[in-house]
Amino acid sequence: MSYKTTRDCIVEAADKLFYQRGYEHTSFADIADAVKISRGNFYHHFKTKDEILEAVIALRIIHTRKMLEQWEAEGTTPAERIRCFIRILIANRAKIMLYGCPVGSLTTELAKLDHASQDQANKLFTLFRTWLRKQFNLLGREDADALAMHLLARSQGVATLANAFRDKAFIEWEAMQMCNWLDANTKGTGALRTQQP
Amino acid sequence: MSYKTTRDCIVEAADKLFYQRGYEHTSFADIADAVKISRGNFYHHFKTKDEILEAVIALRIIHTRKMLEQWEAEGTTPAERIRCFIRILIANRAKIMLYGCPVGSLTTELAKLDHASQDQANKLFTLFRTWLRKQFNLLGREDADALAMHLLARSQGVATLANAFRDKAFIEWEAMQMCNWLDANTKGTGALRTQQP
DNA sequence: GTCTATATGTAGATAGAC
DNA sequence: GTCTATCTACATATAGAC
Repeated sequence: MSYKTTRDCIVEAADKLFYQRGYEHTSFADIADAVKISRGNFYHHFKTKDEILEAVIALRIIHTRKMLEQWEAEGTTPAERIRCFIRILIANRAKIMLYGCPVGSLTTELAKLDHASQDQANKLFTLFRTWLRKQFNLLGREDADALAMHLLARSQGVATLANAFRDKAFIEWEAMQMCNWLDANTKGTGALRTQQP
Repeated sequence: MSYKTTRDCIVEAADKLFYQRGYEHTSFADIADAVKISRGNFYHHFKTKDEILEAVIALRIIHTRKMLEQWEAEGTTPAERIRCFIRILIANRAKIMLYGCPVGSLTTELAKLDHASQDQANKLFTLFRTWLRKQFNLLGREDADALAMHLLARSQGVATLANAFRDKAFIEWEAMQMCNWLDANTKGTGALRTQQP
């Protein structure tokens, strides 16, 4: 049971295509072909393209929440949990090289379109930001939000450059440096603890 | 003398609009309106939209080269020159918050479109990378290319997040941290010199 | 070189049969 | 719920007058 509905199939296909080709560059025909339904049938499930985008973002939010909960359960220490975040760069390196970061590339595109769903898409960033801040707080850092933003920014930059240069070794190297930075900011002595990001 | 030709006006207007709205989201009508010429006149100067993109990238390459030459002349030390690079985040913060980084957002978009001009656009990144590597080399760093890529990535990440969150203070804070990182990697003792990015 | 008018394709969206 | 047929709007691109 729990068969996927046509609507679910549409959202999943749109999710994938929006990531690979971008929101605007993906047409209804592209999604319809992927799901193997007619274009007309589409409008039984979604009245506008914006509605599909909303559904895709909602799905991504659900997936992200689940992933963060899983990291919460897996990691025995806050530092170990933060390393889960860093490791997604490695785990997803093949896709990142081809399509960049799904969150960063979507928010960048929607900002240029001045799209109504910008704020919703930014929630994806906020989910990571809040989760990372929580971990740094548990580590006793009062600058937890700045550290969370710093780590988010570094992962975004790595994704952007890895995508442009198609450089796998660069992702791996930078992920290692992020782990080193994390160690210096969590396990160090007083001198190291005050080290700036 | 040296009046701007219509062609120059088209390229300048396209440059601005591609940055603000993205390449695909900018129509010929948009550019024609900005230049105040008819759509038909367009095709006297450019046969296809791709040709306009090529011209825009070529223009950006020229501007970037000039900027790097200027930094080369202004900065008395390699570290001071690298700080010129970091400072563009501050100088352009208003535009970055609205539209992100012109280089990063273009390469990201072209990657998704799988556009023929991807490689040309990536040259913009390479210009900065090569220039930064040269400065780190002058500082005696054997990992000059890794440091150049690291700094590029950080500035890209800052632009992406500042754009999403419209956060001016974040840009300023991260730029300061990048300067601190630079100091630690250039002026330090042996121990600090070996500090990882 | 610049214009108007138009060709051609494709996007998002609708109507109505089954 | 799914289909085919169709509409409207707008995109790139062309033709030809001035």
